[in-house]
Amino acid sequence: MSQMDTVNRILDAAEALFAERGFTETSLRTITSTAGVNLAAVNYHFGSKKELIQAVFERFLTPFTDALEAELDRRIASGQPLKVEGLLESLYRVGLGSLGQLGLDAQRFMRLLGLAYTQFQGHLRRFIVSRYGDSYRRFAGLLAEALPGVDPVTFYWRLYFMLGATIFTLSSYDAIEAILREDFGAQSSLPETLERLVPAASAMLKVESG
Amino acid sequence: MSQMDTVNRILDAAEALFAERGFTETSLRTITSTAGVNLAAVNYHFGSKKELIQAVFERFLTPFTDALEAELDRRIASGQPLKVEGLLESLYRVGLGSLGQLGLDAQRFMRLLGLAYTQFQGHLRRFIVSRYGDSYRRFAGLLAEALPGVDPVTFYWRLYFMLGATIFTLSSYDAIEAILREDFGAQSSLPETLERLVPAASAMLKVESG
DNA sequence: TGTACATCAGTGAACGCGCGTTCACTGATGTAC
DNA sequence: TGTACATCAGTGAACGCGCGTTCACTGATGTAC
Repeated sequence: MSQMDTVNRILDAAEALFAERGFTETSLRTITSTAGVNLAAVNYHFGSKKELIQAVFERFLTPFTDALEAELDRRIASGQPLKVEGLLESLYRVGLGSLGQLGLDAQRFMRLLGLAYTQFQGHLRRFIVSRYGDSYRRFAGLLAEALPGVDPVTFYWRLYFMLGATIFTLSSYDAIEAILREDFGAQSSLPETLERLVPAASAMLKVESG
Repeated sequence: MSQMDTVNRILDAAEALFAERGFTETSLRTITSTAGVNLAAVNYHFGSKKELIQAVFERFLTPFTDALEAELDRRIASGQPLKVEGLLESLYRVGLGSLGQLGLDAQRFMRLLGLAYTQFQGHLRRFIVSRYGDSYRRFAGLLAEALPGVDPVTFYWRLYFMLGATIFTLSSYDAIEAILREDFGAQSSLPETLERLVPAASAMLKVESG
């Protein structure tokens, strides 16, 4: 087993287990035994559990933000004015695309993203903001430009409403989908849910207040 | 110190600490030393840490759902047709009202509600669903009736979008409000934010799809 | 009114357990001369 | 080509620590007769 094998096996196991149970609730012993590697290997390769958590996010967020930046460059270069629906579609499509290319599970990642916000890992929030804050602000800026009628403070709150709707729904996707299937016999998929989110979130961002 | 004193001191300390750090990250030693009671008192009065967590939610959710049911009864008795905005306003107003009457912190409670969804406390989710599921379904049913043009599956997804926007925003309220104050010099309050949520969430629920 | 007993809130100390981390060590591979 | 040394991925066992829970006990209050 090469070094990359061990490192990736640890990352794969950690990603799945963190998404399933949370950070504090997942022990290094569970991760290493799931990955089939020695307990000490996490501290050897990553230094600490905190740094392992950050590495799990880095493995996805770096290709994702790179792809998002490239997509935004492409859209701006096309010269056409950016619309709210188009920007949200880009965001979701690039997210699904990056994950697909990496062979990662989209919904699992949304769970992790939700956890990053709601669990109490100050180091993780700091890590994400310092590493990916610029891309986030760029996207938010373009979205604001596409909503000239909405004053900045209102826009800011609605941006969080939208983030909340997205992260919360997608991180509970499995549970929601299961109830829906039981109650309505209706099946759905993650891309389909994102297609529902685009018009709903757009309407929320655009509505005249009052 | 009477028995009720001890029980309430434990609940107060647990509520504040859970909201601040999460359930797993808060030890019984921290709770009992904050409350100024003996370590063994939690197990004596509540049985276990799990039951303490449930008791924290029960203390708020029971008066809240009672008040919500009464408010819905009142609205129905008035004979006027229920509108989306009115229902959301009722929900938020009753929430703030119940908390105020109990002398509890609204935003702290939203954080706890967010945690109940995103942390991995299966027992807590089961407890909440079995105790308060009926009220939730009644409210959702009335909201669906106020949206005759929206098909059931679409409604169901949008209900979660709305829940996500509400819980996510309010549980991060402090952080969002701080950034807003820094960037725009704008102050805001929890009732004000809920007033922003009503039209935004209503627009999301009502929009024509496609 | 007095005595014996029961109840119950609260306590102090200890229990075993699982945790993240450390450390001395192994063995394979690469490098210098 | 051969030898000595360095590097580095990986390992097995142990470390100390904080955790939730338990248990024997105390002391105040209530109840029965």
